[in-house]
Amino acid sequence: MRAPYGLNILDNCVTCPVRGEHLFCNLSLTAGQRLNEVKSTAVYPKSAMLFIEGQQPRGVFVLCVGKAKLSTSSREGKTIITKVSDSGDILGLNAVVSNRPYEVTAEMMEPGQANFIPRDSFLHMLKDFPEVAMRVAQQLSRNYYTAYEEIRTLGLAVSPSEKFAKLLLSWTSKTAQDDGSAQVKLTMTHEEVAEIIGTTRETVSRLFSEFKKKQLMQMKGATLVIRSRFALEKICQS
Amino acid sequence: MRAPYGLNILDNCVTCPVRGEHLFCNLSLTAGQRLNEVKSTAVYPKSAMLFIEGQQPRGVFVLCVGKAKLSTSSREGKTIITKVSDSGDILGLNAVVSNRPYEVTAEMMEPGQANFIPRDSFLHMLKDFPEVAMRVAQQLSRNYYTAYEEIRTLGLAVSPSEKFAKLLLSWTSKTAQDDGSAQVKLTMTHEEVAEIIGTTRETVSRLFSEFKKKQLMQMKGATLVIRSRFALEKICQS
DNA sequence: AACGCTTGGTGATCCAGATCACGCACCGCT
DNA sequence: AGCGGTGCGTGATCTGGATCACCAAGCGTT
Repeated sequence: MRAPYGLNILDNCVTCPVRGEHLFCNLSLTAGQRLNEVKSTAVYPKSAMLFIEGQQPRGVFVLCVGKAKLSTSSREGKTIITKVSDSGDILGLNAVVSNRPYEVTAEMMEPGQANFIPRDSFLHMLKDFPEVAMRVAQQLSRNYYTAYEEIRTLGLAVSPSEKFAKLLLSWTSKTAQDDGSAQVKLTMTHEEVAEIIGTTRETVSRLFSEFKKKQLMQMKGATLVIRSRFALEKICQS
Repeated sequence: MRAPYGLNILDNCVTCPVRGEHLFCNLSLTAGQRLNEVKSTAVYPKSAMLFIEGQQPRGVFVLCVGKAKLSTSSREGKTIITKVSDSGDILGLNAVVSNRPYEVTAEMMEPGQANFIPRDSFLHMLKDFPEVAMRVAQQLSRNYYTAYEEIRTLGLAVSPSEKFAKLLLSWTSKTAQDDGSAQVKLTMTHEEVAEIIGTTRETVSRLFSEFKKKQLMQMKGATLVIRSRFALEKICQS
């Protein structure tokens, strides 16, 4: 099964901007071949669920095109978004390696495409190719760092303003200019932003107003413009 | 260098209650020998710091005797305790594997003893022994799950009462009786409890009073007695 | 045009928990 | 005994953000 656009894991590696850093880039020839044998590619519409929190792990997904949000919910329906993944990210790795249920729900935020590697094939690869096991260990420890950063944010940064400022900074870290300005397309609703920083939609609305009034940011259509990242950094002192 | 009590990693494995589950238990003979060559053992007094948040990773520590608290602080001095480790736990693993600074501070809560494996030796072991790399990957993914649980608690469980109830349950999960009762020695100050559940000392004091009044728990000297875990579970609905 | 639906803005109210400010008990010390 | 240090209990006060309750704007559908 071959997806449109002619993309697959290896092709993607050649073209992707962070080439070489990804889990499956620059593998030995035999490992690469093996990978191509066991993977399958599929396209997903917006709002498609790659997997759902609590399900037994079927395998890992390598996101090729599109963004996906990872979220957890409590029984009462409160939801937090723990990460927004985009192309190149590996989803479901922890669940597969430790053979526990998926700890998050992965939902496409826009139409996209992902490679799937079934659990058993993946675990066999780990055994057969030490290089893969090593990469996986490193990827897991990166995931851990991300999770830890999240803990710091949730546990230490008290006010919604701080968390909001942090979020804006993380969004604009890639497009930042030397003078501290930056801009980024806003693709989320206020509701989703609220689920990321752990507050309510109303508060997010007010934060947008407040930050605009304080000249920390402005909107040009759907594009968010930051005047000075420095000012934002002063707000989040954790 | 040989520590008192005649304990080392391998000895410990033979006697420790969760034998076989630990990172370095039941390794092949050669891997075990290698481990014994590169490790060194040291004793630590109460309040000793094994390593401090932000330091470059020197190596991993395997806690043999005593408890250690892992914590992170913000610049303003707010501190959260993310985990209380006890014997058998591996500390500093993530930092060493990913070669990033230690993400937490590890401080002994009581006098104890730990084995140390220098960074380079450890990474060589990972390369030379696929079995070790596999174990490490699994350990990392367990760490990740723990971190994720923490995120859920911080992000979803709103009230201090909920978090406090969760904490009590986690403390007593090992000594729980069939009828739901349990007891555990309380070794922390209210201040430390506050740093775990992310609130203030005063609130923790009031929670203790409140839970006692509601017959959820009682103190017998330094021992905490739970009447019914079931009642606590009803409180934390996340 | 009229509708349903999602998303965003904003005022009014309320309350849990942070903060401040004590006093008290306990323990090791000289 | 007297003293300082640490940990605990509790009242009084204050406030940030959740909650509730609307309304308005945009947009696809019929």
